[in-house]
Amino acid sequence: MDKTNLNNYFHSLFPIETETVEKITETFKEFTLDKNIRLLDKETISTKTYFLEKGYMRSYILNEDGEEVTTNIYWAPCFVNDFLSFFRQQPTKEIYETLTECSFWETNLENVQQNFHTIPEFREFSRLLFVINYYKLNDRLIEVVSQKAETRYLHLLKKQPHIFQHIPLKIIASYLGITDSTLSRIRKDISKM
Amino acid sequence: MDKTNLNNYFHSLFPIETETVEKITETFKEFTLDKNIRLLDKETISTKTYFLEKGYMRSYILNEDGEEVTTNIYWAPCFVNDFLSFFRQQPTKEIYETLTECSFWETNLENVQQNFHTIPEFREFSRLLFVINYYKLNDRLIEVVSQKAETRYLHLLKKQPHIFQHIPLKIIASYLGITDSTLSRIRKDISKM
DNA sequence: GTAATTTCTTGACATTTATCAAGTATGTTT
DNA sequence: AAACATACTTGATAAATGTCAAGAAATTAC
Repeated sequence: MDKTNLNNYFHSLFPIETETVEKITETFKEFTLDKNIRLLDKETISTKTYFLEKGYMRSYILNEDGEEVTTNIYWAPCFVNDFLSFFRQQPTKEIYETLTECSFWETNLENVQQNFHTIPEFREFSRLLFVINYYKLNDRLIEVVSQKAETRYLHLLKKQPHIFQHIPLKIIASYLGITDSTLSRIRKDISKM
Repeated sequence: MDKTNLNNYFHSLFPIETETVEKITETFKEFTLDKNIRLLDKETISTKTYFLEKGYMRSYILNEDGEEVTTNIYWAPCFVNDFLSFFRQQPTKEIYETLTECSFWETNLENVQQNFHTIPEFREFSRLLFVINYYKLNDRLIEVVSQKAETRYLHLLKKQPHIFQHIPLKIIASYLGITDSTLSRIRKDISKM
């Protein structure tokens, strides 16, 4: 029950008292999942919020042809949430699955609400998480509509090289919005230069 | 100084007392902008949050070639915010510009913070706005990486036909992540069927 | 109302990316 | 170690989308 990593995540984002963090994380419980296990299935309602302490995971949808399209990749340390499902109690569209062995801390909506309305620092933290996640998405969208696949690949390789050590290329390809064949060719072309 | 539309927007999103809404919107001031006027320039820090009461606007970036890439389209009634700039006081990457004559209500960060920490319903509202905006972005990203341009065009035409009456096709094309030539051909192909 | 500007369309052609199928490499299970 | 499954690469070809340039249509400015 060592909450060091969980608590440090709060400290890393903005200035906050140790006692306040400990109060926020009081109700969090730890658990682990093996590789390729679903944290959250589609068409279900998310009842928990998750802090990913260790490992890699992704969210994905199944398109009309039944193919998996990776919508997001998560690596520790970070919070993993289906915001719409958790906060609005609506069914998820996406599937959340581990890509490696993962360890998590979780708490439920009731505790989040309690903290949100009683701990001003937690409100600020919550809003900060939203802002950060919103802008990650925004930046990805801008890249997808304005840059070609090779540029997007090179940018991801430069910014997050570690994911190439832990995640199959076909999943990274789908995250980049291209097929695995195309990614393979891009990598070949680049290696020639 | 008729705040009916502004106040009604709160009521439309979730159950909330009239007095609470009036307290929230107490500090909002009205203003209008002509067509093609910047609400927020790039590389500036947003000091206000805006409610768009009437009209259409967009945000866009300039890519490496100096071409405008429309990142978002807004239509009344809605809140328009550069979240990162407003809440984190960072320079904007995007330009926010009216596409038609627009009327707005604005208030500053100090008032938002005051409301956020003293009015529980406003906190809930703020989080709801984030969730809604996050999922609009998420859905767009999924469309862009998993559907071809024609499908995306048809979907937009079906869901938001009104924007085609108010916004030039070249801007809609850029919002869809394609060139205006391609959009023109897509429209021709569809009209043949 | 005419000129000027902007938007939209279209043709010819180039580039990017996808599809399908086969083969190779790698990893996992027993 | 063999058998199996999964991941990755590659070739041939097709489909989607972009580029550039020109002209038509619509809108705005004077």
